[in-house]
Amino acid sequence: MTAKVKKRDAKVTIHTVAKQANVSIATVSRVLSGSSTVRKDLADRVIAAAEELSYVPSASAQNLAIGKTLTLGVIVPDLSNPYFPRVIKGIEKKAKESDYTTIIADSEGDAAAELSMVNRLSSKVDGLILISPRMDKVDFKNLENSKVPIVVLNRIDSGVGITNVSVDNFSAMSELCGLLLTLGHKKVSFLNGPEGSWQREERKRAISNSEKYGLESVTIEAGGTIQSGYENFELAMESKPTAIICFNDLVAYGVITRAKELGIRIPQDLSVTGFDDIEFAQYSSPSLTTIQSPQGPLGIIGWETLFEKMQTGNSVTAPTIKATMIVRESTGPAKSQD
Amino acid sequence: MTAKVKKRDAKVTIHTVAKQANVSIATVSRVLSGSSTVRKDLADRVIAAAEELSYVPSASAQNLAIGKTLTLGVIVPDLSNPYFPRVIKGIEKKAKESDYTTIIADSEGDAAAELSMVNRLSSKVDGLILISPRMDKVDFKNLENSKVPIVVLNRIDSGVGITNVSVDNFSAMSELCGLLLTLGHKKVSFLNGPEGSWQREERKRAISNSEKYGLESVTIEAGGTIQSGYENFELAMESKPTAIICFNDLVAYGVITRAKELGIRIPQDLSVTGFDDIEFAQYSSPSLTTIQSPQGPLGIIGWETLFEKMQTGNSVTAPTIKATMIVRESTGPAKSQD
DNA sequence: CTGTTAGCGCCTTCAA
DNA sequence: TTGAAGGCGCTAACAG
Repeated sequence: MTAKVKKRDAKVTIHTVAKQANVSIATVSRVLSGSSTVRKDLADRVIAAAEELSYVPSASAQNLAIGKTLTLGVIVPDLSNPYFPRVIKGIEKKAKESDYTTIIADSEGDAAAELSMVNRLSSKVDGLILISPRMDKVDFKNLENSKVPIVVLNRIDSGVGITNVSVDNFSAMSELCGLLLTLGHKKVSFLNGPEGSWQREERKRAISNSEKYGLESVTIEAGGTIQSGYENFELAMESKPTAIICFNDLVAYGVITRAKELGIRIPQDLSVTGFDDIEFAQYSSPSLTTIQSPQGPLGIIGWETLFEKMQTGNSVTAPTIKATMIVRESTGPAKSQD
Repeated sequence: MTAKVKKRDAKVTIHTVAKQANVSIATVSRVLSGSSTVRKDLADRVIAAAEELSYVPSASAQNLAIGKTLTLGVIVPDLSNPYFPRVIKGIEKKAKESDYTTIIADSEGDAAAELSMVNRLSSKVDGLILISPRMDKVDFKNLENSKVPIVVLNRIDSGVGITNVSVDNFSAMSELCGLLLTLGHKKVSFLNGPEGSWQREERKRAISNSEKYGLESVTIEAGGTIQSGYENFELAMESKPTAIICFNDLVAYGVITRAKELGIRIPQDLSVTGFDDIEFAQYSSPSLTTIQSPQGPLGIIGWETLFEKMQTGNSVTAPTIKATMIVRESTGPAKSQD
């Protein structure tokens, strides 16, 4: 009621509250953490005092005492690509349930930055999730010696024993190639993604593998952004493909935009495919044939795997996540050779 | 050299390092933090020992000792809207320069969640940035009593003294209305954004204010997503407007998609405008007339303002940020009444 | 059920 | 320069 408004409210600690409530600091701790039962009236006094003083326990002190930070770190290559925020949302949603808070660091696709972020974060978190890390294999393997538990999303290197959760890019891309073959496409261009990305290798591998079924392909180094699709479109058309397979939806979006500008009709003149199934994919015109790569679930499973590892030390590698092909309007029968 | 690989490497603390280097923990601390000069050979021993033990100082302990967390918190309404990641990138980029790390929390636009996140985070951070908070005015005003410095981005409530950095939505939207008037549009529909958003009110205010210049408008409650634009398109068309002003680019994107499906040509039959200028705006077809609302700079200035506040306690409210109209293809002369 | 006390790991005076 | 020692604020035995 008569909440005295202190002018100079220096830091109020557990002692301040204890004094005000006329109990010991242990009792305050117990009440506030609910770790142990406390007589009703004492508890009430503590709560009232804490309220009145608007006491906020110091996380640092708590962390130091319990030996955990209740924080996890996530490192992504690019927060601007809508794919990643979706994964992060999945992570945060689940992590919050265990009172975990999330530090997010954007490496801007820079391998060196990635590494330094791992180091900077390791002291502030109980665990780390790296999404599609771009660092080279040596550094990647070194992560095995990390003090904090690490889980990697969407990267698998042979001989590297880091726990990972990944989407089956190869099968999905193979399926996409199958679709194109069925539609009569024999000659395609592949706009490949950012260097260092595992997914890039997997997708490419699937395309190369489809050669044996009659899919002739030319690979062009592009990147993972709308702009890279837009700018590399004409290069991709040089080999006169009947379809362009894009590294992801953003690239496909750039391709479609440029194609329209040049008066090339999709899918009548050219088929285009994406990957990821970000929200734009279904709303673009034409809507995009792509691979639905589960983003929320990837984040959720990633967190669960990490959490398990933090608790038990066991690293049960989760089964690979399946990605589903979604056929929309951007693909059609191959244009007959004229 | 002979880095003994310890099997059971329990936690290595500053003591472990001190022992191994045969110095006091104070010396270790001094060397590693570079706070004071230490004799070369001692320093070398410390560094070697730390290296060998792959010692990582506990952030919690450091925080507790120095009374800071070197962490800031950011609360956003929706990480999926590309606008926010861009702002965050601006924040992180600058914050990193001062060795600050960023915790990001997604409130999913939920006012209650926002509030609880403020509380959860306040103990773990030195400062907080709220982006476009949706909480009601009472809760918002209460933030004034927060223990940690807070800076709000894109929200101004009269009578609430929270430091804020905002983009001048009103002027920008007014300019957009001016453009439409110039193009002969007299009757427009406005697809308004999510409830609780300050920007929504500002944009609406600008549109209403343009009434005096002859702009007749109908407001429809939509939201801030592609889907909300897509779904509300037909409702927006009921009043037979010659232009639709959309709350943001995402909504505009949904509108354009739906319009195309219905065979309505843009801009010949209908003009459409967005807000924000996310990357898609320039690549969509037609490309989008919109307001370039500086995202990176907003984040940067937001951080600088917060940092200043954390250091000095002063809250110098930064000048409002100007947003620029960008005219592209989605707007054209009003279709003559038939 | 409650209070006392010993750390958690590090920084930082204060003497030496 | 270096080392010893006292906190930082909180949790978790351990007594009572």
